[in-house]
Amino acid sequence: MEAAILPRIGGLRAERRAATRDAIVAGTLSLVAEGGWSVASMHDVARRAGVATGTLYRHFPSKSELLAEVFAEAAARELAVVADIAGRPAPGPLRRLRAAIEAFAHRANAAPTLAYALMAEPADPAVEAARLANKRAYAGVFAALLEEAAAAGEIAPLDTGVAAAAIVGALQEALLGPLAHGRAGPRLVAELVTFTINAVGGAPHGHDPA
Amino acid sequence: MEAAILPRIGGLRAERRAATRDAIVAGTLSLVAEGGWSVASMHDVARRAGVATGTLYRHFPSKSELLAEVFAEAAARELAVVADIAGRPAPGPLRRLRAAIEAFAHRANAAPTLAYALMAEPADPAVEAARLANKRAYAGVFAALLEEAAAAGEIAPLDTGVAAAAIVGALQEALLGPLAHGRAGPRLVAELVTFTINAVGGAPHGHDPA
DNA sequence: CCAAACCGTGAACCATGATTCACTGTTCAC
DNA sequence: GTGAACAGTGAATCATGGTTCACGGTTTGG
Repeated sequence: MEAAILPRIGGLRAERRAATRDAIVAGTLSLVAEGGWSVASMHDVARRAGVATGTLYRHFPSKSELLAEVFAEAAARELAVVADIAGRPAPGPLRRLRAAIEAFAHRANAAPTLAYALMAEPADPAVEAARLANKRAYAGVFAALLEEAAAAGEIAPLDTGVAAAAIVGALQEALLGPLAHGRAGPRLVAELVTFTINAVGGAPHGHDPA
Repeated sequence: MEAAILPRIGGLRAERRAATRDAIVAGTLSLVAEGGWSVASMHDVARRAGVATGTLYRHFPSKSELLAEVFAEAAARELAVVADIAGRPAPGPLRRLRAAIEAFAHRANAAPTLAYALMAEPADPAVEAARLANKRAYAGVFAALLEEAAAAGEIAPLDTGVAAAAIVGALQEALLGPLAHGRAGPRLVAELVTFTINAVGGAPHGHDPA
């Protein structure tokens, strides 16, 4: 749809090639979002993308690389949402931390299977590596917020690297259980926010300067 | 060694059978402790245990069940250490929480590969299920401590289930990174203790009643 | 002492699923 | 217009590693 409107870059062939590649990535992602990595056999991926299995290998050297790219794309999208909220100029670092946590939980809630696939489902080593990088990126976002908060005197100084990693782990672990069955309700999210803010030494209910 | 000293239960045959089974479990565990689940092929497991591959199937119906049992045994051992410390009558719930965290970190430090295998390495679904149960067990231990602490007035009331799960996740995530390369030093552990105690609303440095 | 039951063996077997490749139709460069 | 280059095909191929099984040797119960 969009490819047809955009001006052609590099001729018909390149355009179609790119479209096929996109279809493969999109198809794989939709499959993973429905059933996780375990259902993503090359055969089924090809069927979902509407191409033959051989075509997959015209665009990706191996299954590992295909899955890694799919992961990277999906994970980056999720991260961008949280990072955007965290980076937005707002009342204060801790407020943004709270908002970031809420956004993270909200997104996981909206797509539980995908969230599980991105966060914890056993996967190909290449995906695992990308997952590690993704976690580090989240930790980086949180660490930046904590530095800011410390600089602003909202919290006492602390090892932001450790705290950020711990926050990432806490969020994941606390969310995965509830997500497996029902949903993560607002109460759970509130509890997590309090847990996190407390953990870094912030005022439990956030001093309202207003 | 021990089997030879213990009084025979059920005749020579049963004794040898049990010994073989133990050798299989122990061999698998040693292999996993060295290289994680990924190196535990049935062929190599058999070699390590000093038996033929077919023998494995005289004692376990499938690889899944063997690995699940090995996981359960190792994980239970680790849990027992932490649970013991947590349950030991001591100065106060938060003190025991601190001790439990330190013990957890210490053990992970002593056997990083095994810790990774138990906590996070992608594994067979059966192992994954056992891992989930193990995490819940840890969470149970922490939750009990938190209830006690709340009852004793050391912390404000909170959803102990959520907090306990978050603690488990925080510990794992914060430890896994450092463990991958060097070690988790005492500074990291101290940081984690502070993080956790803060998170549940305890006094940062623990009021010393003594 | 004997036969039944059973443990251990390890090479052969199989299932799964990733990867290849000879072939067809289309696009590009000249 | 024409040949080279290339996207797409999908059935066949291959690799990996879990699982089976026919075959001795040993223990057991009578």
